[in-house]
Amino acid sequence: MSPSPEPTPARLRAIPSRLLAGAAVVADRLVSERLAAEDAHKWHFAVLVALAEGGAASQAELSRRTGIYRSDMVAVLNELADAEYIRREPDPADRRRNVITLTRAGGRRLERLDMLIADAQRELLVPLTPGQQDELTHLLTLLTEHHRPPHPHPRTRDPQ
Amino acid sequence: MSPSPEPTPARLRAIPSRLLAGAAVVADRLVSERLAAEDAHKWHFAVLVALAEGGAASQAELSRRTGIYRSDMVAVLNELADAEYIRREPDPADRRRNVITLTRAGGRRLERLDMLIADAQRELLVPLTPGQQDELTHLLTLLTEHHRPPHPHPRTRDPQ
DNA sequence: CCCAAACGTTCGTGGCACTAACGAAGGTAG
DNA sequence: CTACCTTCGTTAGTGCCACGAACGTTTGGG
Repeated sequence: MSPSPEPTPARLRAIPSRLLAGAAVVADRLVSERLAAEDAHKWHFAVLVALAEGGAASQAELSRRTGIYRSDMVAVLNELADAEYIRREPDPADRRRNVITLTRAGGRRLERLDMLIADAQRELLVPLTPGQQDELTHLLTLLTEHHRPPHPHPRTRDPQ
Repeated sequence: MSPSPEPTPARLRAIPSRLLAGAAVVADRLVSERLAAEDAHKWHFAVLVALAEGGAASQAELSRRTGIYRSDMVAVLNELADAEYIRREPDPADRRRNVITLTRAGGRRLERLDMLIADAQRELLVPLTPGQQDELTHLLTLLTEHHRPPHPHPRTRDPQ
């Protein structure tokens, strides 16, 4: 006999960092599942958006825009280039760099992935009212903006 | 001159799943840093809470309460037992199981870790007003509760 | 008595954030 | 021009973590 299944203690459930971790896992799974169905990964989407939004750029630039490490960026761009969603050409103005350009096919790919992502967000947020959804993104934005920089110290602290 | 540093595109920043992932990383780092200073990990805390809240239990029970896989639970309990924060004894009533009991030292350890965790939550939530903090945990709870089980066979018994 | 399930345990895998190091190229100061 | 420091793309490797496979032991039900 189970005397009482006694699921997760309330005290654990109430901890924000644990809630965030749990929600992040759920969200990531929803997104990844959908993208996997089209043989895509979230990094691909991030790079395509960064290109569409900010225009052609070097790999290091894209790394900064997306938060993807430049070591990992290589593989992502390889895959995107293999599918011809981007072009990767040496920069004539600075031969250390590659210029990454979004192709027309890449633009269409982005549209498609965008729909999948949006769909995943919708399913993720389904238990919330539209107002709550906005509130959540607002609060999360406040959080992440505040705790931004691993290294580049913001001006929040004056040096005595 | 930098033509325009052009940081993360607004379109990426606005995606809830990305916000959640980012916030979760920040939160996890805040917690882990503090616990590492006392040679602890978040799992240790989770197990200690589960014991304090739900009483002595088998390893599988603890696994369910905390969400830690039972394969990983072994190592966690080894460490907790080595430090004598718990006792691990065979269950005379069911010799497949171990009974895990919180020791007095374990209770004190929990108190200590609890303060560290609470401190981390405070720092995490510092950009939010108390009202916003409650709202955030509320919204996150709604989210995780709704998407709760990968599928831990609830008693919605399926036919065949 | 048999069989299926639960338990504790060991080992292994895949994904992901992150670091280290290196050759090539550019910027700059003397 | 030379010397030095930095940036860039790239390869390889590390450490952590969620998760699965398999096994021997034990239990309970038909």
